[in-house]
Amino acid sequence: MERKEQNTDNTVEPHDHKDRYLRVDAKRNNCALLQSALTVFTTSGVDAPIREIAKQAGVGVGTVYRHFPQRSDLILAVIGQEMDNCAEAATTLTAKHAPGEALALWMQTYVDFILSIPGLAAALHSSDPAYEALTESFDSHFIPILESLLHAASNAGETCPNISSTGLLNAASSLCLKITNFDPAVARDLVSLLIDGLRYRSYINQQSSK
Amino acid sequence: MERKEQNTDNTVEPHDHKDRYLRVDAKRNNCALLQSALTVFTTSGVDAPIREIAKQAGVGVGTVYRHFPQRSDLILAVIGQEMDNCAEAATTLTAKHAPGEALALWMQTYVDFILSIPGLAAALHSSDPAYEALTESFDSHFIPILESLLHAASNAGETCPNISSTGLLNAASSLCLKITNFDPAVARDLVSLLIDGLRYRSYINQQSSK
Amino acid sequence: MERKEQNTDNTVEPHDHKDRYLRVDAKRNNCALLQSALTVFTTSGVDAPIREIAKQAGVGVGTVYRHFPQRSDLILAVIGQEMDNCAEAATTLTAKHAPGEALALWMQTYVDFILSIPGLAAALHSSDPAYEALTESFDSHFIPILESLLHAASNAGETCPNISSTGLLNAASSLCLKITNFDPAVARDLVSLLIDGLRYRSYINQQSSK
Amino acid sequence: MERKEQNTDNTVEPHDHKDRYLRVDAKRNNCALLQSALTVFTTSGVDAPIREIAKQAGVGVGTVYRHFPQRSDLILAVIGQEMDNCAEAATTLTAKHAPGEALALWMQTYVDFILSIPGLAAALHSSDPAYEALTESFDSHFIPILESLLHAASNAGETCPNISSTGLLNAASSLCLKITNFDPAVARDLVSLLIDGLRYRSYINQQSSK
DNA sequence: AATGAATGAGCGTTCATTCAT
DNA sequence: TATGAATGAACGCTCATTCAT
Repeated sequence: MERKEQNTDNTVEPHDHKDRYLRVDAKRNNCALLQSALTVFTTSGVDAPIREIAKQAGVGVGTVYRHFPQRSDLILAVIGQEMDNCAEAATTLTAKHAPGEALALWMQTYVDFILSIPGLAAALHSSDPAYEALTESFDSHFIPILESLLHAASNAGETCPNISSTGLLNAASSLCLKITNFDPAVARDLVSLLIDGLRYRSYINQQSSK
Repeated sequence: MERKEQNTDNTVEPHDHKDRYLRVDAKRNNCALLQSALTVFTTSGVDAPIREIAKQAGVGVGTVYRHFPQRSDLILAVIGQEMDNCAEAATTLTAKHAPGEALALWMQTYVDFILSIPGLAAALHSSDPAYEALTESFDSHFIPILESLLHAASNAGETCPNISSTGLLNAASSLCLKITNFDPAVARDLVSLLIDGLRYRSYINQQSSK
Repeated sequence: MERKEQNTDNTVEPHDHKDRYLRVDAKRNNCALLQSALTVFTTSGVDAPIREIAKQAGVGVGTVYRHFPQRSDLILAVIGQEMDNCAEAATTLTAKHAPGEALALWMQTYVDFILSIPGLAAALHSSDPAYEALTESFDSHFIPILESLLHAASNAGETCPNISSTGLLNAASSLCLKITNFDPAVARDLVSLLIDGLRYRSYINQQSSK
Repeated sequence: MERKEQNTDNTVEPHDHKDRYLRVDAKRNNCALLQSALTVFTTSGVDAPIREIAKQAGVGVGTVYRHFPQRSDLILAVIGQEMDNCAEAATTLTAKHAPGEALALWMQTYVDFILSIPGLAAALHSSDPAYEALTESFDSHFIPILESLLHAASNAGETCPNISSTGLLNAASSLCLKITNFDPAVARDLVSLLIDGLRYRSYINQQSSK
């Protein structure tokens, strides 16, 4: 109603009144939302009420739903870049290391990624349908990658062949679940232990087939 | 509601009867409650509404709360026997098998136990305070046992020594968490893979120390 | 907490403190709920928020849901007696009047019943699934009755035979829908007009078959 | 968004072009809006979310509100032509048929019109203020017409005189309300039954006045 | 003039927990 | 001691409406 001022005096900050609207571009708001979501996920878990995320971001719940109709959408938006980085790491590691080592290192990369987002592991193991898309996205992204790494290591005789890549991927995130006295180092070690198990089985198979 | 007193012993004063009767009633309630809780836990998981358990048992919710103020109390009461069985299995297995094999077999026993109660794995990894006592009870029961099995296997040179028993125990239950396309056989295999990892490390250590 | 008074002075009202609890029997509460529901239905329509009904009754929403899981249940409870009265009227009217007249009079009875509960007509024509049970209950109660009345009148040659009893019943409640400047007398007259239409068709049929 | 100006007449000053262009744009928007609204009304009923209509038309919700501040305005704009057609039908029918028949046929025309727009009948009987203007418009359009038809038929002795034209008009739309197992044919028949009722009353009156 | 992002009140519903009886 | 009625906070979600751009 009262917005005709057309302030020509540029020394006064123009974003004085209703500063929420002066920088209303969705992108900025979107960023704030992602920041807030990360904060809230960290604080209250990925199953935090949408209201809490909205409040933290200083927006209405409708805004959150507008940008991210499903909870999974919000999570995926928060971690999208990290997912890509993690996926690309497989290529790099394969190029630089022996197949078994590449496999082991990528699993550590994956674990570090999961651990870097508090509550992500829990979301991946939730039975809530709201997380279905998240799980599916993870599966479609990472299972082929792990499958490929497993084949390479197996073909090189460094690990045993008969292992479910789906199972192994889920195992890795399972081991990242926060519990009392949770220690990330232990989670990492347990994942490497799984790979060592594959190596052991390969060794045993070779022994017995002699 | 209107239960006839099948009293054949008329010599005892009636007040006593009532007392005894009430005690029997309470006991029966308690038993029915545990039975019902097991049924409901099996059907709907350990996070089923208290009301559902009370209804199944034919008692009021207040009765459930009276006997088991915390959900953990109820769960522990229901699975107490199985916990004991699982704990005792360690002794039996140790007596019958080589230390490494005993360790591996007990881990499978533990996994089977966890898997037999839907939602138990999730409860053990829940951050809900209602499950705190449950987690603590599991830790105090099973960590010493696993510690002992690990030491024995390690001393026998069958597995490597440096492993967190707490971490390994949690790993086992983590791998039992239900996910899409969950397959108990895969869970069991992954747990055995962890033990194989310990064997591999022991083998590697022996090789390098030669 | 503070409830030991055990007032022996009966001149003072004993339901002083926490009077909600002193007469906590479900029946009474149930009555209050039904009263409140009727009031709210009258004020805000049968599609009023459950919260509003609960507030009017001075109870929590959970209490409403406990007694009446579906909105239809609440409505049916409010009008149950009137439904029965209306159904029984058919018998009385049939005994005292000629078939055509009985039909006409019962339709008026039905209309008066619908009109006596503000918003009821709207509920019967809502597409909201919450009202499905209500509609079904009405159909199963009244369609057989109307069918019977129609047959009798038709057999007596007072009305024409080919008419949908379902359609006619719905027509009666449709005509009771509140609109601007709604006049109950007009609603009643229109329903009687429908019956007169049946009479006209019967007359025409008789003429043409001569 | 970036539309090329197909300007072949370069003699006219460009500013004018822009003006004209904008007007054309606005007009097209308006037309698209009405088309889309009709589509959405037909698909989802006249109570469809404004957003759905805007989306279908490819415009923002603000544009819809600008052109049609009230939902009634939009509905009336969409069905304006049909309303006129329906009104004009009265003239045609009156010219071609006997008064009673013209009345009956126009009622059928009116019913067909109402039935052609899903949800229209419900809107006409809604207590939502958003539909108030719609109801008023219907009343001011059609009541005089029906009044006239009724008078003519009544004067010709084909129907009885004492009937509320407002009531009868509302009755017709009431009978078009969708219900479970709704059958348009039944709705039409019931409306014709009302007219037959008027005929019956006229006949009875004539008999008794002899 | 057109846009559509933002708002936030409001709804139905669940369920852990309390406490008068 | 047992009961279960009552509570009410909390959640996911929708959508009419506003208004800065």
